[in-house]
Amino acid sequence: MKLATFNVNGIRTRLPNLLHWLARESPDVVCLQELKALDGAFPEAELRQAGYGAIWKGQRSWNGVAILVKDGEPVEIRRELPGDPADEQSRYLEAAVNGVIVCCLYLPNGNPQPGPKFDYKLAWFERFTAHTQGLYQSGHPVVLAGDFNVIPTDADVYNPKSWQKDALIQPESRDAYQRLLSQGWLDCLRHEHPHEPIYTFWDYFRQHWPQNKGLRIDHILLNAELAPQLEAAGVHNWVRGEEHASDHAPTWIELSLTGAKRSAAAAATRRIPTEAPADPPPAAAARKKRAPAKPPRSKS
DNA sequence: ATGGCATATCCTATATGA
Repeated sequence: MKLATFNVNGIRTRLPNLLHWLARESPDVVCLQELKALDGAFPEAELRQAGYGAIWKGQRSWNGVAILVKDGEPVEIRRELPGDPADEQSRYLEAAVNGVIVCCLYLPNGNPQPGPKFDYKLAWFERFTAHTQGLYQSGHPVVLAGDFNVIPTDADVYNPKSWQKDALIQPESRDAYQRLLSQGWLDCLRHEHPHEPIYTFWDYFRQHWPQNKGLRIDHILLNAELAPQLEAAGVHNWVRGEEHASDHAPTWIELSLTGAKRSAAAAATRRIPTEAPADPPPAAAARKKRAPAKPPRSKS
């Protein structure tokens, strides 16, 4: 099962890019952020035509999140992050997909800092971490995927000095991310690529994309139920190079969640949460060798 | 401190993003 997260920066203007990516990479589950559209403007018919069922939570002008499932329908669990009934920003969706709990998030940017927007970012992050504690321990396979608006370490930015005053790199933001990870979550991209620079965002200014001056701010995290199933992770950089591209590229993982594994995952939900899964199916090792996680080369 | 670019809407101007 291939799962991806993609900040589209406006789903209406980006629809051709989104459809092209879906057709070429065929992800099974997709978390989208920054729809920048009201619910009624969500391109439900076009996505269905492309083979994807969807749930979405829009908002005028800003924010907005969605979860897509290829040849299926996400089963909605919640449409808002708990903890603040006064928060009306569309930044969170949670759904069950093939026995996996998929959490799609668009964490606040927080600029300028210091200020009320940065306070909102940190408060949102705290609410999120309070919620994920329960998710982590639920015994269900859980994935957190989205635009976290945090540069976790200096290895995740082309030049830390250029972003020194930015909300994405502040110690408070990084501490919040580390506190989240300390619940046990696996940062898939960094785990699969421990040393090399990986970026998921390149701003529109100063030729940053052609120079590969980017940030790693879109993240996919797994709990202990799902981490053993991680087979590969990466970024579809080619999407950033297309005409009329978003400033983010799709970030993806591949999970060994076949029919047999799905049953194993379902069984895992009935175990005591603190226990490790009994015996990992031997198919995992064999499958790892078989296929490099490259898409079919239909075009260049 | 600002800008560079791109998105949105209350669109010849402004708010937001990262």
